[in-house]
Amino acid sequence: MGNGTKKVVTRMAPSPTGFFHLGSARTTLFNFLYAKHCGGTFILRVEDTDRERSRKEYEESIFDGILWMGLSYDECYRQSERTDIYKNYLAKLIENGKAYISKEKAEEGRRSEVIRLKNPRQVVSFHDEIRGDISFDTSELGDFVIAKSMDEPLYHLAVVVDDFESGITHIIRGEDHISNTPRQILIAEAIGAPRPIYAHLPLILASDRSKLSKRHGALALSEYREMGYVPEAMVNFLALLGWSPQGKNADDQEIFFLDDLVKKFDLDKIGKSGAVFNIEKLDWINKEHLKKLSAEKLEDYILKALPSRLYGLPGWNKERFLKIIPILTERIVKFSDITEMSLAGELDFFFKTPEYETKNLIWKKDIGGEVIGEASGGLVETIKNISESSFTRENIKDAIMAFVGERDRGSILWPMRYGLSGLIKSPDPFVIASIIGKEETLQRMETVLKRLKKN
RNA sequence: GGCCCUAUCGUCUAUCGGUCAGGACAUGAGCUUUUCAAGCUCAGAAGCAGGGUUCGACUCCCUGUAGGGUCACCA
Repeated sequence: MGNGTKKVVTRMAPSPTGFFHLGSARTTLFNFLYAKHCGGTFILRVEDTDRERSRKEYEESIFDGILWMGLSYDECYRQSERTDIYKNYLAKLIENGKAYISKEKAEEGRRSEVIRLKNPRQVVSFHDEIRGDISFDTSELGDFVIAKSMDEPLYHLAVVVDDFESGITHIIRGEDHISNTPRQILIAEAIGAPRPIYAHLPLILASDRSKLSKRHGALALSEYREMGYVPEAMVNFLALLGWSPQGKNADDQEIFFLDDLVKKFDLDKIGKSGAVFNIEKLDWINKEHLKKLSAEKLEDYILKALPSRLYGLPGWNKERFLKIIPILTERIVKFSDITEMSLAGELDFFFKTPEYETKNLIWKKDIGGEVIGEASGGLVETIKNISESSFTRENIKDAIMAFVGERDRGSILWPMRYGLSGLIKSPDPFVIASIIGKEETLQRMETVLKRLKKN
């Protein structure tokens, strides 16, 4: 497990200065997966040292996001609650000459006094589990500022102190932190902290291959939730962005649940290059997870996605709702699709008599409507002969197909389907009939008969 | 611009010197068929360029090119 006998401790350290986005979600996931894979500990640390920019609602979005994904942390704390700790380290640093209080030129918005680290100005080399050896010449950094005052530590100092205090063994974070690493190593050495293992993740990219950002329409994790993606899919998708379970004995598995991931996840299978966020793949993964959802969950999701307007329609009832679930599930990729279908009026016919144009009732190959004209009476009779109790999709289909016999199927089935749904595109007539029930099917078919006669 | 990182189908990726370069998404075609959806089958699609090293490079090294990241008294 990479670290000998030492228990693995990872952490996710988001700052509540913006919504919890995909990149943060994935970093959280990876830290969680690695810790759990190794039987270790995962810590959540809220980096809110910038008091002006930190906001409660952003912090909420972090907690919500983690919870939604089904992840959990073993410990959690805020940097804003730990000012004394940083202060102690600062004092020690100054005391032994590793840092000093620096007088600054008075400029607008700047302190006249800050605390700087005394930079030994050497080349710092470190090993990255994903990228190999990396080295930086830190002399360019100069004596950088580590705190605005004794009570106002800056990012790098707080990070290093907390990682040390929490006994973090593995720092797994985005590639955009590579250039922060030498600075943090310098501070770690100054406070006498051991060097953790670093693993810098490839970035999640927008379609133009630049870092995914708000500018590129990057969304908060919560927005995917609102669109009706299920957390299982999101976790699955995010895991596959930069990580691959495949190896020498690849088995081509693409669909994973969290516990599979915990089992299979490891740092050595993380890629180096940035991964473009591809929503089509997310859609597919979501669809796959939809199929694996329990009946209760599915019911709950779909009920929430249906506009309440539908509840008021004459045919609305729980039984009928349960019956349309499989049909809906088959036709959507995410739950907001249901809302859209409903808005487009594609769902109403399940709960009320449809309106439609008589001229569409006749199948294109049934010239003059001769076939359906001849058969319509028998069709209705056939439906009547199916007993109420056996009014299932299969039975209806068998009966009607038997009736159709040598006749042209389309000429019979199209009018039936169109008459039942009022839509050019819809599920097949047998399911519709089974859902709306015998009585209503008959009613709608009578209407079809009438209209055909008039025609 | 300095520093750092990266480079296999359109996208996510497998390959840890010898493969017909594999899989998935997407795409196209076909099957099924009463429409749609779903499903099934098949197809097209890749090693950035140039040098090395080697019997042999996608794989190792160098250079170039391209892309990205980062350069705060933000995190």
